[in-house]
Amino acid sequence: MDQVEIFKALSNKSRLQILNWLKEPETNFPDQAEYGYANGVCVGQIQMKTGLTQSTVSEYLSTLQRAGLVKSNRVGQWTYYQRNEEGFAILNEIIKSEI
Amino acid sequence: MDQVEIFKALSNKSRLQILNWLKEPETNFPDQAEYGYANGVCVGQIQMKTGLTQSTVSEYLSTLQRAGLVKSNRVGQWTYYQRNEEGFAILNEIIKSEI
DNA sequence: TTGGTATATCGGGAAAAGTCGATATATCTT
DNA sequence: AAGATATATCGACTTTTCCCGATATACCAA
Repeated sequence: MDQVEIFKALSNKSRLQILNWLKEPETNFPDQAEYGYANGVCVGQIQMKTGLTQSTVSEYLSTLQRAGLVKSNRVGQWTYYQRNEEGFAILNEIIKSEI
Repeated sequence: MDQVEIFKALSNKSRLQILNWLKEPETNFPDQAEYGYANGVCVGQIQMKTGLTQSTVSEYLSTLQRAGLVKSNRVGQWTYYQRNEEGFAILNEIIKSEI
Protein backbone atom coordinates (compact mmCIF):
# COMPACT_ATOMS: atom_id res chain seq x y z
CA MET A 1 0.00 0.00 0.00
CA ASP A 2 1.92 3.00 -1.25
CA GLN A 3 1.35 6.26 0.57
CA VAL A 4 1.80 8.37 -2.54
CA GLU A 5 -0.71 6.26 -4.44
CA ILE A 6 -3.32 6.82 -1.75
CA PHE A 7 -2.86 10.58 -1.81
CA LYS A 8 -2.91 10.66 -5.61
CA ALA A 9 -6.21 8.83 -5.55
CA LEU A 10 -7.53 11.52 -3.21
CA SER A 11 -6.22 14.36 -5.39
CA ASN A 12 -9.32 14.71 -7.49
CA LYS A 13 -12.58 16.41 -6.76
CA SER A 14 -14.78 13.76 -8.37
CA ARG A 15 -13.06 10.90 -6.60
CA LEU A 16 -13.38 12.66 -3.25
CA GLN A 17 -17.03 13.21 -3.96
CA ILE A 18 -17.59 9.55 -4.79
CA LEU A 19 -16.01 8.49 -1.52
CA ASN A 20 -18.17 10.93 0.36
CA TRP A 21 -21.33 9.82 -1.40
CA LEU A 22 -20.57 6.21 -0.56
CA LYS A 23 -20.72 7.06 3.12
CA GLU A 24 -24.49 7.25 2.83
CA PRO A 25 -25.55 5.18 -0.14
CA GLU A 26 -29.23 5.20 0.79
CA THR A 27 -29.32 8.97 0.77
CA ASN A 28 -27.12 9.58 -2.22
CA PHE A 29 -28.16 6.73 -4.50
CA PRO A 30 -31.89 6.21 -3.96
CA ASP A 31 -32.29 4.50 -7.35
CA GLN A 32 -30.13 1.71 -6.05
CA ALA A 33 -32.82 0.83 -3.50
CA GLU A 34 -34.48 -1.87 -5.62
CA TYR A 35 -31.21 -3.78 -5.84
CA GLY A 36 -30.22 -3.24 -2.21
CA TYR A 37 -27.14 -1.68 -0.71
CA ALA A 38 -25.53 -4.75 0.83
CA ASN A 39 -22.87 -5.02 -1.86
CA GLY A 40 -22.47 -1.32 -2.43
CA VAL A 41 -23.55 0.84 -5.33
CA CYS A 42 -23.16 -0.07 -8.97
CA VAL A 43 -21.03 1.87 -11.40
CA GLY A 44 -23.94 3.20 -13.43
CA GLN A 45 -25.49 4.92 -10.43
CA ILE A 46 -22.22 6.56 -9.56
CA GLN A 47 -21.62 7.55 -13.14
CA MET A 48 -24.99 9.28 -13.41
CA LYS A 49 -24.40 11.27 -10.26
CA THR A 50 -20.95 12.46 -11.30
CA GLY A 51 -21.99 13.46 -14.80
CA LEU A 52 -18.73 12.07 -16.16
CA THR A 53 -18.54 9.41 -18.83
CA GLN A 54 -18.83 5.75 -18.04
CA SER A 55 -15.20 5.06 -18.89
CA THR A 56 -13.93 7.83 -16.67
CA VAL A 57 -15.95 6.68 -13.69
CA SER A 58 -14.90 3.08 -14.17
CA GLU A 59 -11.31 4.25 -14.27
CA TYR A 60 -11.73 6.38 -11.17
CA LEU A 61 -13.22 3.50 -9.22
CA SER A 62 -10.28 1.33 -10.18
CA THR A 63 -7.94 4.03 -8.98
CA LEU A 64 -9.72 4.20 -5.66
CA GLN A 65 -9.65 0.44 -5.37
CA ARG A 66 -5.92 0.22 -6.12
CA ALA A 67 -5.41 2.73 -3.34
CA GLY A 68 -7.42 0.50 -1.00
CA LEU A 69 -10.16 3.04 -0.38
CA VAL A 70 -13.03 1.09 -1.94
CA LYS A 71 -13.75 -2.55 -2.62
CA SER A 72 -15.89 -4.13 -5.30
CA ASN A 73 -18.30 -7.02 -5.65
CA ARG A 74 -19.30 -8.35 -9.01
CA VAL A 75 -22.88 -9.67 -9.09
CA GLY A 76 -24.14 -10.69 -12.48
CA GLN A 77 -23.43 -7.90 -14.89
CA TRP A 78 -23.10 -5.31 -12.17
CA THR A 79 -20.07 -4.30 -10.21
CA TYR A 80 -20.92 -2.84 -6.84
CA TYR A 81 -18.51 -0.58 -5.08
CA GLN A 82 -18.42 0.35 -1.42
CA ARG A 83 -16.00 2.06 0.90
CA ASN A 84 -13.24 0.01 2.39
CA GLU A 85 -12.99 1.32 5.91
CA GLU A 86 -9.80 -0.64 6.52
CA GLY A 87 -8.18 1.53 3.90
CA PHE A 88 -9.23 4.64 5.75
CA ALA A 89 -7.87 3.22 9.00
CA ILE A 90 -4.54 2.74 7.24
CA LEU A 91 -4.72 6.26 5.90
CA ASN A 92 -5.22 7.56 9.44
CA GLU A 93 -2.24 5.58 10.62
CA ILE A 94 -0.10 6.98 7.82
CA ILE A 95 -1.05 10.52 8.67
CA LYS A 96 -0.52 9.99 12.37
CA SER A 97 2.80 8.22 12.27
CA GLU A 98 4.42 8.47 8.86
CA ILE A 99 3.92 12.03 7.81
CA MET B 1 -8.19 25.60 2.12
CA ASP B 2 -8.91 23.30 -0.76
CA GLN B 3 -9.05 19.59 -0.02
CA VAL B 4 -7.73 18.61 -3.41
CA GLU B 5 -4.79 20.95 -3.04
CA ILE B 6 -3.83 19.36 0.27
CA PHE B 7 -3.88 15.87 -1.18
CA LYS B 8 -1.93 16.96 -4.25
CA ALA B 9 0.72 18.41 -1.98
CA LEU B 10 0.93 15.03 -0.27
CA SER B 11 1.13 13.13 -3.57
CA ASN B 12 4.88 13.23 -3.83
CA LYS B 13 7.48 11.11 -2.13
CA SER B 14 9.95 13.93 -1.52
CA ARG B 15 7.35 16.22 -0.05
CA LEU B 16 6.11 13.48 2.26
CA GLN B 17 9.67 12.90 3.34
CA ILE B 18 10.23 16.58 4.08
CA LEU B 19 7.14 16.68 6.26
CA ASN B 20 8.30 13.62 8.11
CA TRP B 21 11.82 14.96 8.61
CA LEU B 22 10.40 18.17 10.02
CA LYS B 23 8.78 16.20 12.80
CA GLU B 24 12.21 15.80 14.39
CA PRO B 25 14.41 18.59 13.14
CA GLU B 26 17.14 18.01 15.73
CA THR B 27 17.56 14.44 14.59
CA ASN B 28 17.20 14.99 10.88
CA PHE B 29 18.95 18.31 10.43
CA PRO B 30 21.88 18.30 12.88
CA ASP B 31 23.75 20.95 10.86
CA GLN B 32 20.97 23.35 11.71
CA ALA B 33 21.96 23.18 15.38
CA GLU B 34 24.18 26.25 15.31
CA TYR B 35 21.31 28.39 14.10
CA GLY B 36 18.72 26.86 16.40
CA TYR B 37 15.43 25.15 15.61
CA ALA B 38 13.01 27.69 17.01
CA ASN B 39 12.00 29.00 13.59
CA GLY B 40 12.26 25.72 11.77
CA VAL B 41 14.83 24.49 9.30
CA CYS B 42 16.23 26.53 6.45
CA VAL B 43 15.78 25.63 2.81
CA GLY B 44 19.41 24.77 2.20
CA GLN B 45 19.42 22.07 4.86
CA ILE B 46 16.30 20.53 3.42
CA GLN B 47 17.66 20.75 -0.08
CA MET B 48 20.86 18.93 0.83
CA LYS B 49 18.98 16.11 2.45
CA THR B 50 16.61 15.59 -0.46
CA GLY B 51 19.33 15.64 -3.10
CA LEU B 52 17.05 17.66 -5.39
CA THR B 53 17.98 21.04 -6.82
CA GLN B 54 17.49 24.25 -4.88
CA SER B 55 14.74 25.46 -7.15
CA THR B 56 12.79 22.25 -6.86
CA VAL B 57 12.95 22.22 -3.09
CA SER B 58 11.97 25.86 -2.87
CA GLU B 59 9.02 25.10 -5.11
CA TYR B 60 8.03 22.07 -3.03
CA LEU B 61 8.10 24.05 0.17
CA SER B 62 5.84 26.65 -1.40
CA THR B 63 3.48 23.90 -2.44
CA LEU B 64 3.37 22.56 1.11
CA GLN B 65 2.83 26.03 2.46
CA ARG B 66 -0.01 26.78 0.06
CA ALA B 67 -1.62 23.57 1.27
CA GLY B 68 -1.25 24.79 4.87
CA LEU B 69 1.04 21.97 5.96
CA VAL B 70 4.12 24.06 6.73
CA LYS B 71 4.73 27.66 7.67
CA SER B 72 7.78 29.82 7.04
CA ASN B 73 9.75 32.46 8.88
CA ARG B 74 12.17 34.70 7.08
CA VAL B 75 15.14 35.67 9.23
CA GLY B 76 17.83 37.58 7.43
CA GLN B 77 18.69 35.77 4.25
CA TRP B 78 17.29 32.49 5.46
CA THR B 79 13.79 31.15 5.21
CA TYR B 80 12.99 28.67 7.92
CA TYR B 81 10.24 26.16 7.43
CA GLN B 82 8.42 24.15 10.05
CA ARG B 83 5.36 22.00 10.20
CA ASN B 84 2.05 23.71 10.66
CA GLU B 85 0.19 21.39 12.97
CA GLU B 86 -3.03 23.34 12.48
CA GLY B 87 -2.94 22.22 8.90
CA PHE B 88 -2.69 18.61 9.95
CA ALA B 89 -5.59 19.07 12.32
CA ILE B 90 -7.63 20.36 9.39
CA LEU B 91 -6.51 17.40 7.32
CA ASN B 92 -7.73 15.04 10.01
CA GLU B 93 -11.06 16.81 10.09
CA ILE B 94 -11.38 16.53 6.33
CA ILE B 95 -10.68 12.83 6.41
CA LYS B 96 -13.05 12.22 9.27
CA SER B 97 -15.99 14.22 8.08
CA GLU B 98 -15.67 15.20 4.45
CA ILE B 99 -14.37 12.10 2.75
C1' DT C 1 -27.04 -18.01 -30.36
C1' DT C 2 -28.30 -13.45 -30.92
C1' DG C 3 -29.07 -9.22 -28.99
C1' DG C 4 -29.05 -6.15 -25.06
C1' DT C 5 -27.03 -4.20 -20.89
C1' DA C 6 -23.14 -3.18 -17.56
C1' DT C 7 -18.48 -2.62 -17.00
C1' DA C 8 -13.59 -2.54 -18.37
C1' DT C 9 -9.92 -1.36 -21.32
C1' DC C 10 -7.60 1.14 -25.10
C1' DG C 11 -5.88 5.21 -27.61
C1' DG C 12 -5.49 9.95 -27.62
C1' DG C 13 -5.41 15.11 -26.96
C1' DA C 14 -5.23 18.78 -23.51
C1' DA C 15 -3.85 20.29 -19.11
C1' DA C 16 -1.09 19.88 -14.98
C1' DA C 17 2.92 18.35 -12.29
C1' DG C 18 7.92 17.12 -11.85
C1' DT C 19 12.29 18.73 -12.33
C1' DC C 20 16.00 21.14 -14.03
C1' DG C 21 19.34 25.21 -15.14
C1' DA C 22 19.47 30.08 -15.44
C1' DT C 23 18.31 34.31 -13.59
C1' DA C 24 16.28 37.60 -10.28
C1' DT C 25 15.75 39.33 -5.60
C1' DA C 26 16.87 40.02 -0.85
C1' DT C 27 20.10 40.35 2.63
C1' DC C 28 24.60 40.31 4.74
C1' DT C 29 29.54 41.63 4.93
C1' DT C 30 33.21 44.42 4.06
C1' DA D 1 28.99 50.26 -3.24
C1' DA D 2 30.45 45.49 -4.41
C1' DG D 3 30.61 40.94 -3.82
C1' DA D 4 28.87 36.77 -1.49
C1' DT D 5 25.16 33.89 0.10
C1' DA D 6 20.25 32.17 0.51
C1' DT D 7 16.02 31.84 -1.56
C1' DA D 8 12.48 32.65 -5.13
C1' DT D 9 10.98 32.86 -9.73
C1' DC D 10 11.21 31.93 -14.78
C1' DG D 11 11.39 29.18 -19.01
C1' DA D 12 11.65 24.76 -20.85
C1' DC D 13 11.23 19.94 -21.35
C1' DT D 14 9.41 15.40 -19.87
C1' DT D 15 6.14 12.65 -17.52
C1' DT D 16 1.65 12.11 -15.49
C1' DT D 17 -3.17 13.05 -14.94
C1' DC D 18 -7.73 14.23 -16.71
C1' DC D 19 -11.28 12.94 -19.42
C1' DC D 20 -13.21 11.58 -23.57
C1' DG D 21 -15.03 8.34 -27.49
C1' DA D 22 -14.55 3.84 -29.32
C1' DT D 23 -14.10 -0.83 -28.65
C1' DA D 24 -13.79 -5.14 -26.02
C1' DT D 25 -15.51 -8.28 -22.49
C1' DA D 26 -18.80 -10.41 -19.42
C1' DC D 27 -23.17 -11.67 -18.39
C1' DC D 28 -28.21 -12.03 -19.07
C1' DA D 29 -32.60 -13.03 -21.55
C1' DA D 30 -35.28 -14.57 -25.28
